[in-house]
Amino acid sequence: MPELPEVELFSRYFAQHALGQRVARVRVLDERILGEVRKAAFARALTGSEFSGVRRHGKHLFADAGRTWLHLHFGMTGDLAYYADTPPRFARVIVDFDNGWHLVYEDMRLFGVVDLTPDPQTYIVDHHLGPDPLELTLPKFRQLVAGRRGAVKALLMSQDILAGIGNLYADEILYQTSIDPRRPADRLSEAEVKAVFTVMRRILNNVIDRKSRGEDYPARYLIPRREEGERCPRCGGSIRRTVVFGRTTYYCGKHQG
DNA sequence: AGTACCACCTGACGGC
DNA sequence: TGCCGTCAGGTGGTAC
Repeated sequence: MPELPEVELFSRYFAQHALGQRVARVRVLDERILGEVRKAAFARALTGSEFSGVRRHGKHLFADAGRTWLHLHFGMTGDLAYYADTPPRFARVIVDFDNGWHLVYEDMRLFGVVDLTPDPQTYIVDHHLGPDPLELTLPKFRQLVAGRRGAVKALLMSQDILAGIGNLYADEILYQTSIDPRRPADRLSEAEVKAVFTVMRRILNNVIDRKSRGEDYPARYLIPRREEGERCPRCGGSIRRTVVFGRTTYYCGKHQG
């Protein structure tokens, strides 16, 4: 489930392996992964170009290819791999570089998107993406929350309000701030809004740091305990399961009341 | 404004 | 053994 932290790692991975290399050839193995662009136009636009920079906004990754930008979204099972010999099982698009190596976009469930866009800002505006949580200030976050009568979990997950948080991290943020996911956003106290802002950014940065070092989630996180009846590592309560905003939601029945 | 529900897709898993 | 239903999750569209 690639959310903001995972896409940030993809972005670093892309930069590490692809920047400065010339694209010799592009192979689209499954056209269903393409967005607006057609196969031939996609290959034509990238062949011969060189990726000069990478940008991430929320769960979206953009790579500067000169005349156009490559746009990647990872859906639920999307991934990148840089390899020399054997492509992964669910390879959908393969970029062959001059040096003989390959960068592959793989996606078992095909919920992701590979596309071209004039530039990141155009895409962000056209698709009504909200601000990235890591480029946000507390006053701006307060403005986003003000007047929102829906569930706080729905707000965190709505990409047009805030871009980058998905189901898992929304639950994690509310778990760590002891807030019931069904609470209306505009009924949170000022202190709670501040806590959500602070904890949200701490979790995202912490997970990016840990995963970039190959470490797991901390033992006190909810994420490794997404199962009904699990013990809450914070208070010993029982982990419950429900549906909020159409998504399976886990929370501690004791300290998130 | 906010939410419910479906579709997209495929592998894992439990039940029989 | 193997079939079937269900679930997982991001997004986008439609209906209310």
